[in-house]
Amino acid sequence: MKNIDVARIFDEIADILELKDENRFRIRSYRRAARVVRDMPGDVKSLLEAGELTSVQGIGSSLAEKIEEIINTGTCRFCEDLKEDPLYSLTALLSVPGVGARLAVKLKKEAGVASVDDLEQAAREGRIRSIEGIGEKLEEKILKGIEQYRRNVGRFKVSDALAYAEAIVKTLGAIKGVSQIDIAGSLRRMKETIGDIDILVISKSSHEIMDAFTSMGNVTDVLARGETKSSVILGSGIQVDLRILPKSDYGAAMHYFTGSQDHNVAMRDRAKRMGLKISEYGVFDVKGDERRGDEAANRRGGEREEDVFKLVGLPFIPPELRENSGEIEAAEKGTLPKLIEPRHIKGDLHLHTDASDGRNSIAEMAHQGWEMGYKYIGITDHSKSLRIAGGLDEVEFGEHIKAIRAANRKVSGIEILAGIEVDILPDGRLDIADEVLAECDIVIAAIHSRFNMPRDEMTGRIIKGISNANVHVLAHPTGRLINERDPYEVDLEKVMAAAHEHKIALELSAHPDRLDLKDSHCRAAREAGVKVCINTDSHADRQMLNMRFGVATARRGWLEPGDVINTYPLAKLKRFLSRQGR
DNA sequence: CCTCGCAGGAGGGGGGATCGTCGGATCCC
Repeated sequence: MKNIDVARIFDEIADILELKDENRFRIRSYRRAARVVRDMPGDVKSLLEAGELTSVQGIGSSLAEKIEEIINTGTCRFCEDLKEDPLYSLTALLSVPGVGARLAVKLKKEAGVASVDDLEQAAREGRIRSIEGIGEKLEEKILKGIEQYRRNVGRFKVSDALAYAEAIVKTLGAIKGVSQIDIAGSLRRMKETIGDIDILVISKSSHEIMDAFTSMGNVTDVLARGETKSSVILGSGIQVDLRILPKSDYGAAMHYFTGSQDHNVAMRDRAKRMGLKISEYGVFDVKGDERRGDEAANRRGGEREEDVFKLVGLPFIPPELRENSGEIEAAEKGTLPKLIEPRHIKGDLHLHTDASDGRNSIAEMAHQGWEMGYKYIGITDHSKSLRIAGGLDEVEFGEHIKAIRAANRKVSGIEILAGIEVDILPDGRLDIADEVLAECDIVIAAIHSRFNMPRDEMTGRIIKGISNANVHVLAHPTGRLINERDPYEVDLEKVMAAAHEHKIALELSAHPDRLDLKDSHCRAAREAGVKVCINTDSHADRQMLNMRFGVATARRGWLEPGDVINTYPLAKLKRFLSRQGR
């Protein structure tokens, strides 16, 4: 039982309780616990074994007991009992946008609906329209909601969401009367997956903007169109919310709509203790017992986002840190990290060429690196056991390394390092001979086979692989593909300890399908004193632009430039890579 | 259900925007 399983059970409990119209705070407790467990960096199991569950915010004795039961038995009595309730079948309906608990219960009572399929059929046959309180429009909305539900399970990758959002910002930003337009929400925080896109605008010409927004070419549905808020669905299935705000409230709104929810709650808490109230409209004085905090006379600020922080005595907290995972405490103590930025990156050390499965030549990759302002790049093609990717053997690598050296002599302004992405075989050996590896400037070790090994074996395999004195970096350390493939089973803590011992850097693959290490792992690496190397693993020159997603993930993991080896100047990088330096 | 702060019990984040229908449900960070 893993964190995600515990979280799913808690969410399920919350759904059923909601259908039963239970106490809303009880429901919120389960939802909150689900989120906390889902997002926690370590294993909930080890927290349980350490007896520290109840020290987690939002987990008390009752939830801790249930977690223990779930870890030990795979389920919990309370949840199983709830599933006996006739309302249980309705939980699926809650995932249909526009259908909440009230409506779901009504649909069951009045039309015998017990599943999404039932609902669709009943709606098509016009049977729900006759129910009191439901009309033609709601019927249509429900059918649309079902369509959306079917099309769009799971979330969007940050790279996809960002592409849509930036196009919209460009389109709407060009309209006269738009004086400010920004991306907010989880996309601004650069989470690895995005539920929907939030965009905020300052403007006085509401109609024109809403017209432009709702009539964009890729809009397939307009869910809402108001004076200050509109929502649309794009052809890809992603929802975009647009809000128009007065200049005076913009900063407070940016803070509010950037989230995260947990961060906002903690900020409000803090404000409250200081006799203030933070809302999406600004920061207000709360005087005595009167709870009329919104009056203009009580307003303390909110035009700029910085105001919100300043008024509660804090420095600006970068959006990527706003997860209520210690950033407010760090801000208070003045110990916020000085986060890495794209401009700090001096090179990309994991690149493929047409020698194996890449599309471009060595020179073309170098040119792209030069265009991005890099001082160096590393060419690291696949090794022979990855046949499908045209992996090279020892002889071929001998030639390839010569070709890289030759290319390096021809370019100026950028150093091309010769390297290999070498496979770690199932038994932990590397599939290229040590003599060849020793000729390289950089060796990246990677797992590309036998993903289903038991945890202990996989951990041992990786540790043996990176114990080879020729290895500098461990590629995509958990092997996951976002929304596609779970990470393989591995004890990252042990891997980090080994990486620390052998002075190996762990890769943060910036490829938006991977983002591996992920944010919380980066933070753990930093705390373990393990260096990170942010690479794009590009198979074509343009993919090197994915570096931004790696940097964003590193920022979410609290990394500073000094934690990341490819921020080093070339000489320092070479010292890190040289065996003497290690 | 949890947390706080008191030792049993109170209070909990919360209000606005929108839609569709006629007082209310859903959604949002």
